[in-house]
Amino acid sequence: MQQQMDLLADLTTPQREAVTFQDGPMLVLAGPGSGKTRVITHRIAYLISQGVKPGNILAITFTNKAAQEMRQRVQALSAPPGSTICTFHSLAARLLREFADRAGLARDFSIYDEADQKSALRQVLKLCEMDSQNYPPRRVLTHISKWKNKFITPELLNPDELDFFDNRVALIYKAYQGYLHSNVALDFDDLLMRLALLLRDDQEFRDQLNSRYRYILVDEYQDTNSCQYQIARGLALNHSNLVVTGDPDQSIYGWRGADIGNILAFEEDYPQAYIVRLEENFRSTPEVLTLADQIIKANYRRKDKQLFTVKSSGPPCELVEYYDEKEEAQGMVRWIQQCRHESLQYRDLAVFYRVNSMSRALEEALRRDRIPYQIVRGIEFFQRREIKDLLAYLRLLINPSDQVALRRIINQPTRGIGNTTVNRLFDHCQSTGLDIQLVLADPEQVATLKSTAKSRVKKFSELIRHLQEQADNSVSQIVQLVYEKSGLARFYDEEKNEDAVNNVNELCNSAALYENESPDPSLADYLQQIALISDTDAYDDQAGCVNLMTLHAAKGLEFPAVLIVGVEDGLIPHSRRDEGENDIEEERRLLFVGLTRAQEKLTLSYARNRMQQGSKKACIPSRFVRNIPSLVCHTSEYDYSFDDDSNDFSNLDSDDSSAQDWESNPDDDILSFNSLARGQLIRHPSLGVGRIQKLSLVRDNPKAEVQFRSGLRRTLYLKYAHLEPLDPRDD
DNA sequence: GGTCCAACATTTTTT
DNA sequence: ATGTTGGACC
Repeated sequence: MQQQMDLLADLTTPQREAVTFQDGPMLVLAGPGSGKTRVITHRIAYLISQGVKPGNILAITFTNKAAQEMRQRVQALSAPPGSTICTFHSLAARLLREFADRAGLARDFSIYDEADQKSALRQVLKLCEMDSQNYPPRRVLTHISKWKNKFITPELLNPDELDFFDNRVALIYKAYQGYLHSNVALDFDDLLMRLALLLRDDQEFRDQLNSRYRYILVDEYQDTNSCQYQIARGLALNHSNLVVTGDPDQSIYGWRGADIGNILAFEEDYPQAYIVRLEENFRSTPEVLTLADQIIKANYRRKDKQLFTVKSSGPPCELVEYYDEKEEAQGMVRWIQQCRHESLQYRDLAVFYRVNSMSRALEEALRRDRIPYQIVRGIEFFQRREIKDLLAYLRLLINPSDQVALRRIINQPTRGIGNTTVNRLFDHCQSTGLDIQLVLADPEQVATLKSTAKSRVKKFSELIRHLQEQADNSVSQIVQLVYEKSGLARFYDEEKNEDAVNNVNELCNSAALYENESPDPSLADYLQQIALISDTDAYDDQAGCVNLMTLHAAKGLEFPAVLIVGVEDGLIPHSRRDEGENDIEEERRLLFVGLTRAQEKLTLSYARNRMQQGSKKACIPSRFVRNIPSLVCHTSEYDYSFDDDSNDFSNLDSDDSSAQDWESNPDDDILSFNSLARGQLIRHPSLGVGRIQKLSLVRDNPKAEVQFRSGLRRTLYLKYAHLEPLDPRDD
């Protein structure tokens, strides 16, 4: 009883309603910073205190990080353990493994990430005799993914309703599924789709799960796709004890099939649903909230809500203009230093950007000033060549049919088994119907192979068999053994590839860590966990450093001070998404998510010029932040033209040389230079009239940055561009 | 069969 | 600007 009092002690009325709501469907509309996680964790603890068995509770989150945090917070409420708190994908992987026979799967299926999918698709295209020029793997995979996310299996596609290209992709889709099946592999989308299918078609399975999970909570419901929607529905079909929480304004995954309609239509799906609105914000200052509200209210597809905060006033939100991305990065450094003067710690600070590639310029500036930072980009490590190779060996031990893994490592390190040999091996499998492992073990039967190739293949097969015999060892021991016996260790050693060696060591550490933390460690489970790691999982709130991440990765986090860089048209909204109004609204929500991460201080910035794919582009501030009354806008007060690394000529006297001198001595750098100074009005033969913003030397070549009347801004080398100085009086 | 170089795509976001 | 892929050459 005492415990129950504590559980409800400092909750607001709507929070308490959500926590104590007993049976049936409920929708919790939770604005940013409204204590949503708190409600979920307290609800789990509350249900248990009411006699619900922990094992009957299932909470589904979107990221492993969120699941982990939720688990810790439930534990902190001294609730007994045993409830299931995981992501959709890990739930699916777990259940499909547990009920593999019902699902028509082998227990030890591989999970294919994007790279694996791509490699699989390339093979499929070859089998279908289609070329990757007309059917770019990436594009095809996106297409297939969209179908899968909509819960559309290949059989469901009607050729008559598809255009030519879609019909071809549908064929590839079918072949790709067949290929994955023969590889005993599922991709990310398959995990969800297969679970959704099983729930739909296998009543016994569904009933069993319905009684196992009696209370279901789905977080971030606004980001669910059709499969996830069907899973949630199917899991609660018999009891309808389904609580979903989310915020339509934070739906940012439409591009990967999430349907904001799922949350908007929850009340229609469950007419008896109880609805709770959490509108009180405990995170941000009124300044931050006002700005976020002014921006998001331009959206049409939303549920209007009245956000309010109890927090006291803070500094105004600012929008700062910079010349280019480099200066924006320097501006970031000064922003960080200023925050520190305001007695904030590094770990209190976060910098968000729209695309990963923008982190480069920021990183350089941070390194130069020795500011500690972490980039929230978790999968990067697991995509490194050496890590993927080692993992492919491990995968092959668990799932010998995994052709993608086999192709990856059969000649890594090089053992004289080239592409031709591999293709001949698989051709032989195809024509005889034999399993690849059998053929590898007995290459003599492959008539097309030369004897050298045969003996090499045989040797490789023996290596794999030898490694398979080590399966009794602990996970970390297996990792170590495979690393050494595969020849990778010697290979990197001889190559003096220190990075690779260090990274492999780190993988060994991760395996050891897994071993210690997992209640029931196994290699298969370890591989599954790794396969489902995401970027956002990398955020370490204990690290004492500035946090850099994409706007997407920022969801669910909060920081005392937030800087969002690159708030420009073309980035937010991104240029690839400014067709449909739905896309624009999602981009606006993405900015909204970023804004509402800030607790105290919120700064936005944009650059007038940005280097993209090797060329410089002129930029304008994002349409989302134009004419926003509560946003204080200013150009960076710092005059950059005086502290560039390159030489600066802006202080040279421009009066002792005339236009005639420039024209008569076009080859004389100094003289011609003197006629052109910063602020000088000029005419370019084709670009028209403009003003020089900055002069500098690049490897002894004088360079001018010119702002033209047309709005165009260009960097011009005086050597090539004939700039004619104009008298201001002609202006 | 392996290695090296050139052309090509690629960068929007991610489980 | 960078990483990947495919082709030419060894």
